[in-house]
Amino acid sequence: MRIQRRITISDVAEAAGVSIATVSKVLNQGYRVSPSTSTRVREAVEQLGYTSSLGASSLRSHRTNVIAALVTAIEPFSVELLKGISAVIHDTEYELLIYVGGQQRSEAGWERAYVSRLGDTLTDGTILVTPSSADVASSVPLVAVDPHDGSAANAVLSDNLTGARIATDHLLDLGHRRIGFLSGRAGLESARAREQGFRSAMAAAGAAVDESLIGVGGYRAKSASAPARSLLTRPDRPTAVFAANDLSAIEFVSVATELGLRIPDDVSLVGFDNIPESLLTDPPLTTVDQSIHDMGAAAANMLLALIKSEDRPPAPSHVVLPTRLVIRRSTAPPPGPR
Amino acid sequence: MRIQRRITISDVAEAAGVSIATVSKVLNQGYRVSPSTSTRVREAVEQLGYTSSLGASSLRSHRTNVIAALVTAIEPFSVELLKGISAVIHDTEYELLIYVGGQQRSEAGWERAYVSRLGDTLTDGTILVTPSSADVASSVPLVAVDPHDGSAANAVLSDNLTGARIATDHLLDLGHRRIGFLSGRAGLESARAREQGFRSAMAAAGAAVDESLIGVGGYRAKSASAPARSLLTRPDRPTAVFAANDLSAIEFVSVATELGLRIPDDVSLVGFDNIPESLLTDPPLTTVDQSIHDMGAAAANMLLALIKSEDRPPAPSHVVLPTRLVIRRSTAPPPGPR
DNA sequence: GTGAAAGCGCTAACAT
DNA sequence: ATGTTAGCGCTTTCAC
Repeated sequence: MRIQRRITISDVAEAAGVSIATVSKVLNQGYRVSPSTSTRVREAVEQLGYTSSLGASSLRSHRTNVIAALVTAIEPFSVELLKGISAVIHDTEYELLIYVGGQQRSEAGWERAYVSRLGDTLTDGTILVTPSSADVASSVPLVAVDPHDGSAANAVLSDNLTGARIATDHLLDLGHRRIGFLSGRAGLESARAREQGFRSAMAAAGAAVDESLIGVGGYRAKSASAPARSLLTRPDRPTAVFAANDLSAIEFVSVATELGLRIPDDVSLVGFDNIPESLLTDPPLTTVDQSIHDMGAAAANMLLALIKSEDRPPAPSHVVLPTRLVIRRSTAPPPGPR
Repeated sequence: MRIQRRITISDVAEAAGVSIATVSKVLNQGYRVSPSTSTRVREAVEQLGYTSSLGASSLRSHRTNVIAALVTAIEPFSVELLKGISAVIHDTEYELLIYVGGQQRSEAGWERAYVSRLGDTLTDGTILVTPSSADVASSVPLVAVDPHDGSAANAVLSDNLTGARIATDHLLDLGHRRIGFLSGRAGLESARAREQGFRSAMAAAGAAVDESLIGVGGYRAKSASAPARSLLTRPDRPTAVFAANDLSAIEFVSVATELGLRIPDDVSLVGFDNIPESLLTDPPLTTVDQSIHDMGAAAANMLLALIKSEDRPPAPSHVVLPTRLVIRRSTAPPPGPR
């Protein structure tokens, strides 16, 4: 590494014996420049190792060929999503910039600040990953993935409703009727949809929902622990439980094991998300897969389309991706009468 | 999402009834501004939701509080590294920008272009992840992680040589003598070191290396597939294989499974890297941990130190992180005579 | 304490 | 076909 002054367009211009405007023309459009000049400029560029500054050029041109993804952290969900995004971006003229927002970043609304900081002058469009709100003003197109509320104009979601329904149906098909539910985090759109899916599947099957069998799992291991325990220790415990996400399902497994209960012999369990860890429990979890990779790809495609049609903003659109049941070994028919 | 004109410093100035210079002062240093003006400006900022444009401000100030990480792709190694980097960055005043270089990007030298594109005007320093060459001119400090050649002035490496040696020793200790090797990508420093470690451990144990048992795995699943198959289908297949990274080891597992071969009963396997996925194979992989997370943290700390001491550039430094063997279930003594 | 003005590196009219 | 000029949004002297 050598620290040195930045090579600017002026250096190139001087080396090639032309004006900076000519250099810019050669680099950007290329036309209206004589072949010989063009060659001379390109040689100078090559020799000096010049690349235009993204900050400076975008400031002026309002076109960057860069799209940004805003994430709060590098964790399994965002990583999988980024893979999907980058797979799409890779086949285009665009490049991907990932901005990792410091965790708490003035709590909610962090996305607004970052969109503003990067938008317009550095990127042509932005993908917000699980924003607390997608209701953000921006001078560039925005797409939200799995926003916490329903506010997003352009968003990619997964079909939580149907996913929850097929998970519940699976339990129902196995013969379960007394089914418990570990709900998600209150206030989140996905939590609402998953609970609704559970209830509607139960209703369609004519199975009554025992409200005392509904616990608030909160999507996290810690918050799911107590409700899991109370579900498992009651004398008339459910024969099956549907957990609103894998993290709480995994906690449910721990609690059951600790209590000496076997899954699925004593109680069946279905999770949601199909995170890699769901394979590692004993037994591996039956769960609902939401194809995070595809969500990323869909978001990238949507954003690209938005950018392309900049002038006439197309109608706000929601893409809802399908979910599917992954049957592993945590579900079985209900135990016979004890 | 609402598309709207960008809120600029002028909008704030107008709303607060001051000049843009005053707004800038309030936002940047704060001193030499009357409290009442300051309050008025802050209110306007708040109300309009203004955040300065990174592109514009850095162009002028040459200070951004942003550090960049340049990666070629979102894959397990870079993800783990990014986690380590972001853990360090998170506790500082800096923010993390990740630039994902389109794969082939004019092959080698992609890092030069990106450093130039972002450096100076957008970031205060850059971390290059597995660059093909770290011999890049830059106007900002640079740190390379696992550079492909030995060129880097400031670099973080892991002790590939020792790691490969202990992996091979483990196989040797179990009683294996006929050991195959799936090498890394030709030309990379790490690949060379790992192969050398393998060979030197074999030599030290007086075990002959059968050159026909050496395949080029290339560090990727796709490229490792054919050599893995040819190793496994030969009549005198090795009793153990050392794969130069986990990605190729995982592919080796797939191929073995497909061929109806059991690991470690039919053939033992050691990987390298200890990526999270190495836990998910059946059986979980014995592998060499190079603490990728720590490498990221070390790189971030090194870069921060470089930035701090900008004026008197400190001596180039190499940090070499230790490796250690993680024994899981893919290795066992060789099968008895068939 | 505040504003006017210069200029960071670059692109896009507009001249020539 | 090439150069001159204005200005993107911002920070930073430098006057007042």
